[in-house]
Amino acid sequence: MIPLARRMDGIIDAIDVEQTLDSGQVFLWYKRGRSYYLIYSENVIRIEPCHGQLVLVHESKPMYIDVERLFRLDDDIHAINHSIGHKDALIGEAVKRFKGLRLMRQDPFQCLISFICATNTSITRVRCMLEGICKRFGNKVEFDGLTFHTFPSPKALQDASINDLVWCGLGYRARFVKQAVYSYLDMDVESLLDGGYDEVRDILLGIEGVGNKVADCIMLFSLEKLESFPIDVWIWRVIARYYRDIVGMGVDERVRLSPNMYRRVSSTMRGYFGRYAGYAQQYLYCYARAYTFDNPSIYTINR
DNA sequence: GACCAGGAGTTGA
DNA sequence: TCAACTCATGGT
Repeated sequence: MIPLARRMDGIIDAIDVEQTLDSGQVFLWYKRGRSYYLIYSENVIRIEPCHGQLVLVHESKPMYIDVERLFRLDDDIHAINHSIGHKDALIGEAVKRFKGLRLMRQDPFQCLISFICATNTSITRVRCMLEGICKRFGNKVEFDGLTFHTFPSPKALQDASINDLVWCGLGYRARFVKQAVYSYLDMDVESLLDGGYDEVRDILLGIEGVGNKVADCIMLFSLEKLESFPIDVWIWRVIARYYRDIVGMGVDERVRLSPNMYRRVSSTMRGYFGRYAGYAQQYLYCYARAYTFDNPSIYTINR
């Protein structure tokens, strides 16, 4: 049993595993009974929440994945929540309502492919696409009497034809994924982990199929850039309706974000929330999805 | 049948 | 620099 979010002072904080897995940052997970199974690269990981505080972790392969790293328990969530949660009433409320939410530290390759697939579609369909890729190019694994297919390595996916990927349900994204595999194989992942935000973003933007938003997601969820502030349709609505005066003119949720506008708005939000803006973004994303704007409660929070 | 979904590339002004 | 268009596709 591994304690989740054990602070330096020994206090253990609850993590809501389902809330975290279901927050749109990761797609290949399954709930079976009380257990959660996560496809992490070429591994299947079983996560068992226990009173919201402890998990049991088993893996299908000997390769050890540190659950404390996976759930970013090395982040001081109290300090983070304190630093972002007092910026305004909305983020304060979101932090309060999604107290068990955490960011995860994903495998960069799986994260890259996942968010290229996540353009202009729903989370449900992203899962279908990724499952198709796993079934076609990953390894079949029997684990706990259940059958899983792991995520293929870059080299395993290198041989995929565009037709193969289309068949997996990727549609027009197939050629982007195909190109991205080659790009990734040419990249030095360590330098992406160590590099600064601007530098790494520009490298990622060089991959076909990766724009501002996808680059931000990859950096936030797998490359240690916690200041990344991805803006999807939900976050854009939140900004347009709640942070309009912070971001400034020209903010209209009915208008699509141009790349330049995206950069300006995202940069402003990074400045506003600071080095943990990515956590703020994740809280706001969950809040916006859970309490849709049909629910007027979001309007009643005064800054 | 239109519209939406954790968007991005291309084109033309 | 930006709006308009296109790219697949399942769900509502």
